[in-house]
Amino acid sequence: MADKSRRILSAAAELFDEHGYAGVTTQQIADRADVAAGTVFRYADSKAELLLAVLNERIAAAVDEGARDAATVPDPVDAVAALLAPLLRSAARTPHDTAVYQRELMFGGRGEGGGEGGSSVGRYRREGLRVIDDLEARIGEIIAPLAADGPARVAARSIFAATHIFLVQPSLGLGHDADQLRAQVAQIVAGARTEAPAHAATPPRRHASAHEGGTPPEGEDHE
Amino acid sequence: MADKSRRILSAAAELFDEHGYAGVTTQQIADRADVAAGTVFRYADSKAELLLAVLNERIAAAVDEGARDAATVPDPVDAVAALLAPLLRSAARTPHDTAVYQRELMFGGRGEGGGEGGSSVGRYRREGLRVIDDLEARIGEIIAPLAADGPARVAARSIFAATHIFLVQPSLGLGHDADQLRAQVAQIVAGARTEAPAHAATPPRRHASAHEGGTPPEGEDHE
DNA sequence: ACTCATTAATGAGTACAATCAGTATGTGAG
DNA sequence: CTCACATACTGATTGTACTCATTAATGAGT
Repeated sequence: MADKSRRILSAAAELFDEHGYAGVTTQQIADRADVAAGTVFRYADSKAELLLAVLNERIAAAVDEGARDAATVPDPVDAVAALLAPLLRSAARTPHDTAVYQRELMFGGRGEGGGEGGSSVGRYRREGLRVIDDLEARIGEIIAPLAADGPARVAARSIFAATHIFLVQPSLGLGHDADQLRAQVAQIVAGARTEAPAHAATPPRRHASAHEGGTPPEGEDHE
Repeated sequence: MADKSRRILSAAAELFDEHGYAGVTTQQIADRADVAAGTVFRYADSKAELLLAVLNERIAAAVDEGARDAATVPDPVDAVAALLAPLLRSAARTPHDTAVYQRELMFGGRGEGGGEGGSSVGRYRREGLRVIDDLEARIGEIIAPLAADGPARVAARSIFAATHIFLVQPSLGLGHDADQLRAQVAQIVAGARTEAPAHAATPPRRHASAHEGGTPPEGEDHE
């Protein structure tokens, strides 16, 4: 029954909003969804996957909204800021669970200890990774006019890294400092500008530390 | 007994090396250290704290070694690479536990869920945070000649963020791609260079998106 | 309608980090 | 030596995410 899935997911969403991820037991979720304890795990591989499922939707929506806003902003740094703004707003609403989301998204909760093998990425984690991949791609597109595709993609990755750390701050006891993130974005964009610019003014200055090898032909770093 | 602490810590170190963090139970650690199960938790607040304690030492040593190497390298990007090299080498040896280390360091495993209360940062987590703070500061120092202190520090933060994501890759199923990290470092350094340079050639170009302003309204973290 | 196979659901059971009431061990005073 | 107290240690117990053998539901073929 697809209805059962809906019940479980919205029970989880409600309870996480009410008490926070750590303050909710899977038993409570099962009770509110009116299913047995074990049934929850037929629809999600773990408690963490439930959080991923719930927040994936919100974050995907936030990214979409941000992308719409960003399209109207000419300055690239401002555009990236506009892209991220809804995401940061959503994160500010539930800082801690957002940090947990980032944790589970990037690390995967489950084992894979000493033994090798089954890097089983749960369904909702995969979905979440797609969302942030999408975010990164959009950042890359914004920067693209300033630099070749390669550098733009590299910069996008750095910007995502900075954003990730930003979102994680609450679990460090620190508050959010959006200005710092913006400064990082501005700097990284400026850096991308200096490399293989597409239309920019700065000429490609030969650099002692220029990485050797053929130009990274494709960032095709698929798994 | 300080000796008991040593026994517990080295039992943990051995077992983590043998079976990986997830493949070890606190009971096993207690057994090998020849103490009761509960005693382990008198010396570390959690299993995660044990990993932090064990890897803090290695990582601090790697950072020290890297700092020594970096001092002899003139080019700043190369210097940052040299600084990070031992750390990356150490991470390559135990990729997964390093990822777990990063997770526990940045997120803290422990609760702080729905309820409020003691954002209790364990002793070894605090220690680890000091280590990475130190790393970030060293990165900042390397960049310092190229930019004012502020921008250098901002860039250092971005570089750490990129490194953090890099170290986390294994838990995503992806392999390490050191070249990508280096490209990010080069770009971020280039970006720092464009901002308020101290001795560099590039003149301090006034930037449309320059942003200082007062302290931000501080996202009130509460859940 | 009746079988039978496949899939879904159940809830008691398991594993394991972490806790805590109880016990041992050490320390100083009389 | 004995008592009173403090501190270290213990291991049975607890809370909870997750599993699994069992039972129920579903539906295709006859």
